[in-house]
This record gives sequence, C-alpha cells and structure tokens, in this order.
Amino acid sequence: MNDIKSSLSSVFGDAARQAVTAFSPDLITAAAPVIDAANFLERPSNAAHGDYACTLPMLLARAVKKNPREIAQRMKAALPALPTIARTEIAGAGFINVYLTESARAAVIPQIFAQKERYGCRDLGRGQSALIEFVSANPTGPLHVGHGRQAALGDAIANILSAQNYNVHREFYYNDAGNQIHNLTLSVQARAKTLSGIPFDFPENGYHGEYIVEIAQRYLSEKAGDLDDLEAIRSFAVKALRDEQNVDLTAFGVAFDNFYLESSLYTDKRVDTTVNQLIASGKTYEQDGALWLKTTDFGDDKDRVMRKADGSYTYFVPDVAYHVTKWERGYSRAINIQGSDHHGTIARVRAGLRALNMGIPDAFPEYVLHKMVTVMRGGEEVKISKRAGSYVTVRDLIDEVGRDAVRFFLSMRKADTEFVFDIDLARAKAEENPVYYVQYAHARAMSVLRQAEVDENKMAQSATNAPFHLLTRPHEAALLRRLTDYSDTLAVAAKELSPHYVIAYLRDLASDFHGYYNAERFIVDDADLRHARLCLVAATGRVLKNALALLGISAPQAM
RNA sequence: GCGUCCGUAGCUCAGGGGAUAGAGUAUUGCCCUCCGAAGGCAAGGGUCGCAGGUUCGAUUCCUGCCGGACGCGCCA
Repeated sequence: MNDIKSSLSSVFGDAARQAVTAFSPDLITAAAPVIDAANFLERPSNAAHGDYACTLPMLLARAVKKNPREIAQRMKAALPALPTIARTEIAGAGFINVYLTESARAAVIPQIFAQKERYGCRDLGRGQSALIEFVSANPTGPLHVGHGRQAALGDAIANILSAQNYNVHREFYYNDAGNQIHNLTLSVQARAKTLSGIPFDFPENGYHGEYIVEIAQRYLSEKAGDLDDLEAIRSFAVKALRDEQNVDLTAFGVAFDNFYLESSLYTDKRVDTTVNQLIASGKTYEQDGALWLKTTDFGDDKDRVMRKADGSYTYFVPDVAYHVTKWERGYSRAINIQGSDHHGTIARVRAGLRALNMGIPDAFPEYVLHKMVTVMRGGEEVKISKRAGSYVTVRDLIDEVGRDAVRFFLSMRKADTEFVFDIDLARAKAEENPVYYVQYAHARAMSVLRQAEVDENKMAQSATNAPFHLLTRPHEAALLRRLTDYSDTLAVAAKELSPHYVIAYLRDLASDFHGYYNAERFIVDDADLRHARLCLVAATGRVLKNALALLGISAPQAM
C-alpha cells in the first residue's frame, strides 16, 4: 500500500470505529474484523468519483445493521481535518469519495526522485531466496516460441521478485541424460553417414530439422570424426546446440546464474540416494517387475512407476532428486516456469518430495504454467522455420521484429491464456505497435527535458521546494495517480507471478503521458508552473524506465 | 470418463464482489505556423457462454450444463 493510502486507511478505520461506537458500543466487536481487514479503500474507475473511495459503510452495514448511508454520514462527521484531503463526499449506495489536495497528489514526485531506480520496490520477500527455473530446453534443437515465452516470463518474474527484496537465482535445467539426447545422437550420426555416402536409415524418432545436417557437416569437417563413436557425436552435438541456445538467450537479454545438468544427478549419486530414501519411507512397492511410488497417498490419481522393469528410472525420479537439491540449497521458494502440457507432473514431483518426509512444504515447488503461442503472419498461422523444420524459433522472432518487441509481446498476456503473436503488428514501426507506444512516451519525455535543458538529476535537486500545488489540471491528477499506483501494481505482479500487470500499467502510464502532452504545454513562460510540470515529466520518465527495465525492454532517449 | 485451465466488443485480450464493464486493433470523422503526429480527441460496436445459488450488490464467488485447449505411458 502506498503512503497516502495507508494513512487514509487508518484515518477511515478510526472514523468507522467512532461511528460504530456512537451507534452502540456493543457493535464494535462485530465491526472490528471488517475494519481491521483494512481492505476498504479503492481507486474509483471514474475519476469524477475522487482519488479514493471508501467502501466501509457498505461493508459494515450487515454487522451493524444500519443503513450504509447513515454509517457514511457518521463516519464523515468523525473525520479529522487533514492537509491531504480537500473534501469528502457521500455517494451512491454508501461510498465515501475522497478528493485529495494537489500537494498530496504530487507527494509522489519527490519520492520518485529520492528512490530513483528503486522507486516502486517493496519488501514482500524480506530477503528470502527464490530459485526461478525456466526455459530448461533439452539440447536437441533451437529454442522455440514456447521457450521464448518462458524466457520472457521467467526473467521478468525474477526481476519483479528482486524488486520485492527476494534474493533471486535463475536456473536452467538441462535434460542431457535421456532418450531424447540418444535420438539426437542417432540423428546426427545418420546425417553424417549419409553425407559421407554411407547408406544409413534415419532413426524412427529422429530430429528432422536442417540444423541436424549442419551439425553433421561440422562434425565431419571439424572432428573428422569416427561415425560409430556415439559418445563423440553426442558430446559434439550437445555442445553445438547448447552454444546456439546460449547465443539466442544472450540476444534475448536473458542470463542465468546456473545451468544444472540432469546427468550430474546420476554421477553425484543423488538419484540413487533419493530412490533409497523413498524405499526407506515405505511409500514404494514392487509390482510387475517395476518399482512404484504410492503417489496416490498424496493426491495423485494413480501410482507412478519409479524404476522400470529394465532397471532404468522414469523421468520423474531425477526430477524429484533435482527438487531435493533446490530445497537443500536453501531456497525457500522454487518457482518453475513451464508449458501447461507439464501440469500432469506437478502432483508427481510434489508427491515424491512429500514422501521423503524432509519437511518440504506442500506448495514446493510452485509452478507458472503457460499455454501455447500461435504465430500469425498475413492472417495465417506460421508453423515452419527453415532451420528447425517443424516450429518457429526464438531466433526467427528476434530477427524479424527485434528483441524489445518479442519480449513485450511474450510478456503481455496472462501466462495461462493461449494467445496469438501477430508478427505484422509487432513489426509495424507505426502507431499501432504497443511497444513503440510505450517507448515513444519515454523518448518524448526525454526530448522535452532536453528542450528545456534539464534532466532528472536537476529536477530532483529542486523538487523539495517545487510549487506542486500548481498541478491542477485533470491530466496532471490522472498522471500523478498513476505514478502513485506503480508500487501497488508491482506488488500484485509479484504476488501473482504475473508480469502482464506491468505491461498493462505501462500502456496506461504511456497513455496518460501522451494525453497530457497533447493537452498542456510543459515549457511555459511561468517559471513556477514550468518547474512543477518538468518535475512531473522527469518523474514519469523515471517510472517508465523502471517498469520497462523489469521486462528487459529498453527505454530509448530518442527513436 | 477423470483432472487442470479457458469462454468478456468483428479480431487479439485485460479486469475480477461496488457506481456508466475496459484497452489495443479494425471502421468513421477531426487535430501539427506550437515541447517529437511513432501522438491526441470523438463516434459506433457487449445477453461478460447458458441456467440456478450466495449477497445490500455478481461479469467477478459457488454448483450444474454447453463449448475449447492441455494432461491422464514402465515417453520426457
């Protein structure tokens, strides 16, 4: 809650207590929980209804058995005179609408200048550590659009949690130990043999993208490799693909603190240890030659095989072992960003962790699941990439529309909605592109400051005694209100692990600023008015920049 | 069949017990001798899938139904 809101909250709470007590002191017991919930101040959707609206009279009506408007009357009478409140008004079914003074609205400006890149940050995390695992693509091909969505969401969520004083670590988990890698190896081997003129059947579950041919060519020329040395082919192909993925991630502006290899879980004996602990827990049994985990004891709809009849482990066993390491490494939150086709695995991994009886909480790890992205161009779905064959790559999108637009588009929707990535819209260097709309607002603010021969630092130094009471225009009130709400928006985005709130905020803030720009002039002759307005422009630029930074999108000085 | 998620403007999607349900885009007008028109202003466009329930108040919460996506392997 921002400063003004929290002080209003306590003032209205007190007024409500007085009003209720005046009706009858007995009623305070019933009323207290409603008042103490402190969830009764809202931003009216209609600006004519004031800066804040108090809904307490309606919320209290039942507990107190009085007419809401009557309660509102008593509360209004009990309100003290405050320098921040210009007036209050009872409206509708029992709202108390609050109109702030210009100075109270503008109090956010010096706050922005004082906190700079920290403006909007809060302390929801209290220094706890959080591990964000995302992308985690198998090194079997270039990153696809789904990985792009994960990269955009994961990096933004990591930034958003950092802004709440979480100690955040970004991790990429490589499944480098399974069948898919084996198929990759066989695919490269097949292409290499074919290129060498040796007849060879392409494996049934092989990868058909053109990149396999490229890797085969490079293997032949760089290694002059033995075509039957599967280990040599495997390590060459995996390295080539990991390098390529890393290049794309760098181009996307995403950096990881750690890459965790699935194979290390085997070499470190973590998988064996986990299996032994699960057996010791008594939650396993043998049947049909396989070892099963009683995941149904933890809410799964059927038990799951851990060790197949052939002696190898199913994928979820190393997954459980991996999540044990997250817990043992001391992360109080582990957040996994994955495609929604993985939702079936959640119950399994959590069941495995709980069966270990290590005190790992039920909700560890947490999941952000995202749905499919459909890429459209010219009104038709794009399914093919030259390089990957059957899917559109992150690289394709970055090359075509640029990093900022890709990050913006892939963060702009709630993770669990399926959405359409319109390449034509993202490409448009014109007004219909929402990325440019937001970036232009920042460039425009910077341009105004340049024209006035000032900058943020200069405005910040003079902000303490700036004549903010001159900011009386409707656009100024709206913009100040928006700037004030920034930290509330960030808190919601952090609680819900949802970056799209920040995008929506940016569009609103840009809209407020563009509207203001067209309605009023900043560089005016009246020195005081000019001073106040330029402070507001500089503060707006700062918040645009902060919010864009959370999403990994640049805030250009000029465009 | 069971589970998770989703049905909101022509299209793409936000919102989520509160006052007249929003944005972008598309359509139609208007605004640069003036800080960047990559901008602004205005108009039209809605049974918030359907039906019950809870509530002072439901598009929002609950139940059922209809429609869609994705899971439900000794695949990962």
